[in-house]
Amino acid sequence: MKENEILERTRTMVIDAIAQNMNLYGITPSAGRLYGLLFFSDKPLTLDEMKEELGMSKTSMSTSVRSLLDLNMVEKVWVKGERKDLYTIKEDWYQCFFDFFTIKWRTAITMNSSAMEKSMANLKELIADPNIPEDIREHALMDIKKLEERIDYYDWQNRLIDSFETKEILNFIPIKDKKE
Amino acid sequence: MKENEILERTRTMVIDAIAQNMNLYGITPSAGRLYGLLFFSDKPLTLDEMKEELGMSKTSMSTSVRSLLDLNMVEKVWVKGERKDLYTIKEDWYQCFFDFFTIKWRTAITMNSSAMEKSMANLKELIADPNIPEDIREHALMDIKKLEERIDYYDWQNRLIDSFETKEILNFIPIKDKKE
DNA sequence: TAATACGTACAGAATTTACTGTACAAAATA
DNA sequence: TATTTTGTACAGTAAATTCTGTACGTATTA
Repeated sequence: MKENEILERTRTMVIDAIAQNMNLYGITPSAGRLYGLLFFSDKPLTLDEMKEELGMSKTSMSTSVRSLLDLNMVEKVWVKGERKDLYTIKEDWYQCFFDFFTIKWRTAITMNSSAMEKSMANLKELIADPNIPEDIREHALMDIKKLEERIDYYDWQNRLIDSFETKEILNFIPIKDKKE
Repeated sequence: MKENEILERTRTMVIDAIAQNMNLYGITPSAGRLYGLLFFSDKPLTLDEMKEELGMSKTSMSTSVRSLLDLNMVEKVWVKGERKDLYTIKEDWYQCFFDFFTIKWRTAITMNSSAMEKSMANLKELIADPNIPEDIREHALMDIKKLEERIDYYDWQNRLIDSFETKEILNFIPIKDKKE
């Protein structure tokens, strides 16, 4: 049937585009495709349905779904009388975007920051010693300066992510009203 | 010498942390390390110096530098009397962060958006035909709705990135004053 | 103009990442 | 309790990415 063909074709096109996009989020291509599939699905899917639909192994579906769950992009839903696990896409794109930064970026920034704090403590301890060679002191002071700047920058990023987490960013960049 | 050891050790620690962090930007681990190296270097480096410092091939250095250049994280500098190309890190972290979204995210979003616009046009053309089956029409209308929502979301992301590009975001999340 | 130096394209090697199939633990059914 | 079903751990395989060395075009020096 001609019309179904068109529907199918347009979906595939969009799914490809979404999958492409997902690498921004550090997501594997097949998890990206899965996400696209869930985007269009009007009902939650089981691992077996995904496997069927994408022609991949069930194990792959399991790991892909897990990676999407980790990013809060997908959720498990419970349906009465259904024994299998069911998964559906999280419809709130904005929340999803915010969660991404709260989960991935925040973690990375925190780790980075604390490594730098620790290093800075070492350096400060070093220069506390009054009889270290002058060149060493200078070197240490320069590194401390660099680390301080970088830590300030991470602090800024953290404040930005705070505004995502609290959704205060929406006061600054509002979601446009739906035309009813 | 003991003190130099400490300086070196703290640097290595920070470089590792930075390299780790860089995968948020979709950057290869060795390009991440290179970035860390440049972070501490007090002078611009040549490809040969990088190669020396990281113990890698010159070709790798060339491609890593290029990927960092593409993201505006590094710049080529000209030094009088120096025949080789010299590269240095871009010191303005904020600009660098903004550029990342302007370059990578904007591109991805635009591609995604236009794929969706195109698909939507197809679907609208489909439902314009008065004698298509009812189930097909419903299906198409549902897809159109989903695409519209998603396009609105991309519009929001674009406005956010606009505020990065124009730095207006700094009115909302300000950079804290330096303590002098 | 000839000779040397520099950076990168390209192809192949090495490493990493992604995928599959089997096996098994946990849970549901009979 | 025995049987079946479901999801995932794990190990091996396939695929993709990253890295290296050679070769070569371009630019600089002699």
